[in-house]
Amino acid sequence: MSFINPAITFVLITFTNNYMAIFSKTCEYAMRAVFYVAQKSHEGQKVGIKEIAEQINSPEAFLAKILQKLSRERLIQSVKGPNGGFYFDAVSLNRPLADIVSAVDGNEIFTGCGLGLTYCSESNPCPLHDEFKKVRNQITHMLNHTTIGKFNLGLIKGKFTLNK
Amino acid sequence: MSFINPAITFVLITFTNNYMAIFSKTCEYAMRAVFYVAQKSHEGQKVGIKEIAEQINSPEAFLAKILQKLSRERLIQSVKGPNGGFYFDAVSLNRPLADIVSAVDGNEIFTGCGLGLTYCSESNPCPLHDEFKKVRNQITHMLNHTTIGKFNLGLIKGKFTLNK
DNA sequence: TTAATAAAAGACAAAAATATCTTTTATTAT
DNA sequence: ATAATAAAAGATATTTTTGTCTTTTATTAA
Repeated sequence: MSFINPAITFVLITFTNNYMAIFSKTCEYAMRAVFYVAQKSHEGQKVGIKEIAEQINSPEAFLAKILQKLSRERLIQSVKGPNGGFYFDAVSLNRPLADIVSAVDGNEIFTGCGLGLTYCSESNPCPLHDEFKKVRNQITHMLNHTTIGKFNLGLIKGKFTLNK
Repeated sequence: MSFINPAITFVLITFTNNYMAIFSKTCEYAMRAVFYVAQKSHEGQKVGIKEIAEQINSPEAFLAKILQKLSRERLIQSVKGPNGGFYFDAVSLNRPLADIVSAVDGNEIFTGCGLGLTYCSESNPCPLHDEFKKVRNQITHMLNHTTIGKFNLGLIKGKFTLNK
């Protein structure tokens, strides 16, 4: 004998807040994975997708797609078969994180207008132009000066987290 | 007598780049609209959704939803009926743009971890923590120090764009 | 007090991002 | 050579974001 009391019925809100971070989930997973693999590479090990996904807390199959893309663009190294997995060679370890971000999220974050205007420029600025430029520059600087292998020691020493 | 030459058949790429800007489209439209309405309010005018959408180059019905939300949260003023429309009162004109952004996109951009980690903090930082904090602070500063009415004169003088 | 106007609300649709599952290909240890 | 392993590729499903259309409600000018 169950029933719904109309007096306390809840209403579904149609306009829920977006949940917007700076980077897409794809990009977040990519960056976490890259730092994890780099640290293992520093220790001379290859890592399988399963371990990576577990350690950085990401959906395995989805992360696989992301790493496939990075692999196709030669940003990460991989070998199939037993004892295979993902790793970075010395050259790749020195690549900036910016390469990962643009491979996955595109260049919008480095070049785009804060208000989403196509024709926004120095000579035809949007209201936020000057202030937003500072933000963009800071992001660009951060991503260009962070190499993939930069945090290896800190990660090995347990100074940093990549999980949850 | 048409046919497909298998030697030059194209392949559909499955993994297309995300197109990620800092703010969601919703938020971009919101900010552009707010600046447009503010400028009109400065001139003592109310504006209808149709004009706003045209002037800031956004889908009308979608923008309507966004402004409805802002209106419900008392961030923008509106009146129905003839000569009705949207406007800002003096108090609202002094509100920071941050209020608009968080109403629409949430607080992730002000507080979130760059790598998307829930437990990232000063005592348990992700590798990007310190650098990302600077970015977040810059964004927060920009949005807190930009009032909704800040660019009215510049917009009236045609110094800034909001279109395309 | 009525017709016209314009926002609010509700329902729905399309596109993009995120996620999963299955099959194929390459590698290696046996 | 063969079986086992692990990434690559393909296909499909789900969720979120973005976008549209219709109906309702409030306001105002006539």
